[in-house]
Amino acid sequence: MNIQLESMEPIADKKRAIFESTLELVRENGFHGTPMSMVAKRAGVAAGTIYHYFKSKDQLIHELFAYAQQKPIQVISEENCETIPFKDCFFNLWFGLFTFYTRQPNVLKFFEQFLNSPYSADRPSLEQDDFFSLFIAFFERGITEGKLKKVSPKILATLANSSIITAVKLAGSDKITLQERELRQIPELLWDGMKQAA
Amino acid sequence: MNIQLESMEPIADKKRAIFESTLELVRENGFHGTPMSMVAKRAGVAAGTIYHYFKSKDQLIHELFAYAQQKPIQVISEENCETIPFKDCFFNLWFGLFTFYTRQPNVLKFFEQFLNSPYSADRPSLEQDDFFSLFIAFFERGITEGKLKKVSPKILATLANSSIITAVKLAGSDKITLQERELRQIPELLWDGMKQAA
DNA sequence: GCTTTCCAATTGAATGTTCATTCGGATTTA
DNA sequence: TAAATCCGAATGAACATTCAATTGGAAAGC
Repeated sequence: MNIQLESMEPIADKKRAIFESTLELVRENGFHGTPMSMVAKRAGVAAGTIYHYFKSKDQLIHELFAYAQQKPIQVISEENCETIPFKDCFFNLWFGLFTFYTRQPNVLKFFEQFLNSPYSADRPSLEQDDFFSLFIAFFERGITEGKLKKVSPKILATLANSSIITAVKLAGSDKITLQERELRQIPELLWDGMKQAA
Repeated sequence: MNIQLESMEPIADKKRAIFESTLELVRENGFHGTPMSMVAKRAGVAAGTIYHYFKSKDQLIHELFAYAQQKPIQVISEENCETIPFKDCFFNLWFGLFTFYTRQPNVLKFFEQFLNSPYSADRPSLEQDDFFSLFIAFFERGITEGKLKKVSPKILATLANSSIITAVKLAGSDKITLQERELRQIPELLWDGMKQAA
């Protein structure tokens, strides 16, 4: 319900180019290390043009966060879960997000940088975050169905999320190799911890 | 064994002041947002003095990371575990680190920023990291004793670590309140997932 | 259909600021 | 007094942001 207007009407080409370039550059060089002039060049746009779309670099970063967040929200929304058993749905969701972040390392890296920077100081609480409220609702279903322990769904959601991020980072690190079998153990371990004992 | 020389001989007062000031300022303002001039002022030192101890800002940040990492290493090392049951030791370790990071939010925030920035690009692999190798050794013990599932200890260590970080962030957020009871559920959930089924 | 008007979109050079780093000299230490 | 520390003003580069000028294309007038 709370979708941005922009996701209704297509984002101007230039604006999208600026978003995507910033995403790439922030991964490569961090927030510092990505001057506006570089964003402009990568986006194939003049420096001044950026300021036509965004009041400041600060605002660009904030809007970029909202823009990027639509992507994983999309992933969760597409896992139409109501019809299949909760446990299967859990694994689908876990691997769905795992695959998404693995394929979109820009997005993950940007999130991580953003969320650990002072930029994110004025963000809404978990419950008001579009992404997390979907996630939380999912775990509420598991509890209601008696499949999960009676643990606050915000805790379950946060743990699940961090296990996904952790797994992506592990698998993506060139310092480490993670076997297919090992990868699967991660959500299984989490499931064993969260499931309602029989 | 691989302790830095500096932890043997006391760090010069000024140097420690610079480290601690940077830690504080990076939490407050991020890497950007903490100019050397500000570090100098907070440390009660002239700008030039910093350059007596560190070749550059870059090097300051890198050395600060090594300096800060000694703190949690200390925490792990002090949990003398060999004598008590593995399960108890697991919870001690979990809460030990939880408490440490909760009391030292500067350190946690700095780690998070550092590890997600390009600074950390040239870091050693998990196995070579002093902190993680202690952690990994701990979980190896649990596997050897048959208390834990036969899952790669580096996975167990990484998951445990991220659950701690996640919990600290959750508990520390002023957007959210986490009851004592809820907090305890987190390591319990993790334990249930990791333990060898009876 | 063909001008004319108008405004959003775009440009990139210019501006002013912020900041890391330097360095010549002062001060402390041994 | 020599060496190690320390100082902080000065330097110069990097950067976010501005703005006067240009373009393109859509509506309005003829």
